[in-house]
Amino acid sequence: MKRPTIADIARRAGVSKGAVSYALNGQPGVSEATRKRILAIAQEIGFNANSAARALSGARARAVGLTLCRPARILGIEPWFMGLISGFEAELGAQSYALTLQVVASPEQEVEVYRRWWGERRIDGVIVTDLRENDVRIPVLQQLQLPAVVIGGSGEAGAVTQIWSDDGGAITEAVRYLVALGHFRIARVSGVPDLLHTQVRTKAFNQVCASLGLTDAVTVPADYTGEEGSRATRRLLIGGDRPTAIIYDNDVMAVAGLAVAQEMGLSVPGDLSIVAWDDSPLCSLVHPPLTALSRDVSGYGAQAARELLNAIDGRRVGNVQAQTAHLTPRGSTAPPRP
Amino acid sequence: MKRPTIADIARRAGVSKGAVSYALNGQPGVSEATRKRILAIAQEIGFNANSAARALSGARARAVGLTLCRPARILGIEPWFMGLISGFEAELGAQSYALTLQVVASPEQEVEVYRRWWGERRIDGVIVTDLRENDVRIPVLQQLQLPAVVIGGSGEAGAVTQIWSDDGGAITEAVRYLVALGHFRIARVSGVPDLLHTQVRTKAFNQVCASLGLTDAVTVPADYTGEEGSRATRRLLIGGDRPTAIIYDNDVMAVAGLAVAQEMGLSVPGDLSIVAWDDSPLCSLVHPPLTALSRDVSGYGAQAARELLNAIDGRRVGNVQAQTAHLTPRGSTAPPRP
DNA sequence: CCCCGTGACTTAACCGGTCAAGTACACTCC
DNA sequence: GGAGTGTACTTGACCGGTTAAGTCACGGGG
Repeated sequence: MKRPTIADIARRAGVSKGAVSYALNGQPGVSEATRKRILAIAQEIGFNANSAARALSGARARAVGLTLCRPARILGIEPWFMGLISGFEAELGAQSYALTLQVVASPEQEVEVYRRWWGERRIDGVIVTDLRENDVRIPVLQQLQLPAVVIGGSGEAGAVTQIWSDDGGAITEAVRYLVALGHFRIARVSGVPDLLHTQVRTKAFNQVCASLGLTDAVTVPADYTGEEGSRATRRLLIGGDRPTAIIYDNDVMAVAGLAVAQEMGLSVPGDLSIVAWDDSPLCSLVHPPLTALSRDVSGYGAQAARELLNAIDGRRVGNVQAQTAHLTPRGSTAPPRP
Repeated sequence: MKRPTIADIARRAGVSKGAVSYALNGQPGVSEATRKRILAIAQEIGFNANSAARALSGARARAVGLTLCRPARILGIEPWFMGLISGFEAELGAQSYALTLQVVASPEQEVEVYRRWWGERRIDGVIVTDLRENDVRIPVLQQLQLPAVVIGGSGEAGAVTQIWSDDGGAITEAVRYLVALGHFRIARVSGVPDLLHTQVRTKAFNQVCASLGLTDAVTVPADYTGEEGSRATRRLLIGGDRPTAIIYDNDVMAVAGLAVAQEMGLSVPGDLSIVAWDDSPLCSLVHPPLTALSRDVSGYGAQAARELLNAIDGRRVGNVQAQTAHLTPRGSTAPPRP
């Protein structure tokens, strides 16, 4: 089926291509009557502007890019990204921007993809997640002057727009809550230590534990996968002075930890309290349902997309703080057994 | 930063734009020496062909589209889609095709998105999931002559390329296995009944149960969410003659079912055996780990992407059967207690 | 009556590739 | 020596939009 172009509309309306372009874009230069006639014809023949032609003549590509840098096996089960993506979509769809996705294996590959996308004029901007210390992607974004918004990390991305939430505050709340319940041997299973938000959380965790006099607070690094979550949990629980509460950096590891505890015959929350991060439906799915640090992930995504569209339109906003995760107590936390 | 074009390369190499185009695309018409020189310059200045210009002059957009038609809250936790997506990517990335994503609310919206994408020449083809009976999308795909591959559903999509797996065979295997263990009150919690693969499974389930003389085999429809999975499970377990085994249409509902059983004080697998569909890491994460109908979801996705690229290149292949899901026994199934 | 301003268009260049058709030159062969 | 055949390019049209610049008719003011 031959797809209609503005030339087709022009012919049928008996005007020039230019007039059609003005009419469709709401620009002055055509009378109201002609505009209506042209719009009616466009509607009738199901016209959609060729995005390539539009992009070619200097306009936007009307697409933004997202790279995901986690192994496929983690992506599938990690609710975080899908939550983010559906948030992006809510915002982008409304402005009829498309979202282009690419799964990569390393930050270096991400840089390659950014360069390629930008060179191909395929996208107008990118959303950057999983910020690291001295992230290789930031200088490239600046060099390319590629509009971007960085999720997580406040101030670490130089001049690039950033959106972040106060993870330190959230973890502090979680620790205080556990201490209030009577716990004093609290451990933590963290995500990938290279990631900036992991470091923020670790620092805050150490700080609040120190300030509350919890001397044996320990963080075991893991990688967000269930397997590593199980391994870390096992390591913590077979020790002599085993913790009475564990905080996990995501819900997948928390669920895995719960399974390990059950497998070892420990009761949750009787023998072990569990706090998860990122309250996906997964947390309420298991038994007992997990106490979690909740936040509106898809709202976070929507906000990020909004900021990116701002950045693309040249309205720069330096640094946006999103809602802080708040504690949602459920059945997996209780005072420790005496 | 000004992005380099073939004109820039042409100037530096002292040849015409046309020669550069031939050189970059591996076409005859330039000498080997010139080609090398041009490629070196392209490499040096970091050239990437403008995809809009390329698409405009009749070539491919080098992008394929995927619409996801499930509520955001399900998408996040449903490992199936992310598995598929990472499979697509593995294949598309290798051919440097981009994947464009759109989350929609209804099949009608999906149709709209297809029309828009096609009109905008934004994509070369689409991947269609969640086939329904008399699916409204199929005639539109044919009308637009939009290359497509339909996942799930063999024969129901007319002339469109399809890829499917033998879900009936898989569920038959699961029922036979449970019967061999000694179960005869087997229930099933299904996915959305409108979806074609749900119907295939239901039919096969009823058939094998009838042939094995299981008279009270019942299917409770749900919608793939944890909440519905819990509700359906509760409904099944509070009845008088409660089943000793339940088969779930996805792993999220199976995990929810496990939690309900534990909450009701039933032991799994002692009092209740559980079989999940789509063996994501989630199944091995919980305690006990779930027996599942496994398949290589991301391999399935890769195969679908391959078929789509074939269809785009005009190499039509009618109907491809993917690997049948096979039973992976784990801790959630055992003979029923006498 | 003429000039000027304005609204409603048309014209044509341009974006950055692709590709059919044309050209220039070397080389072979009768 | 001239026709014929390649090879290695160049030229220029074209894809489908956008947009600056140009045209033309009409109306009002001096």
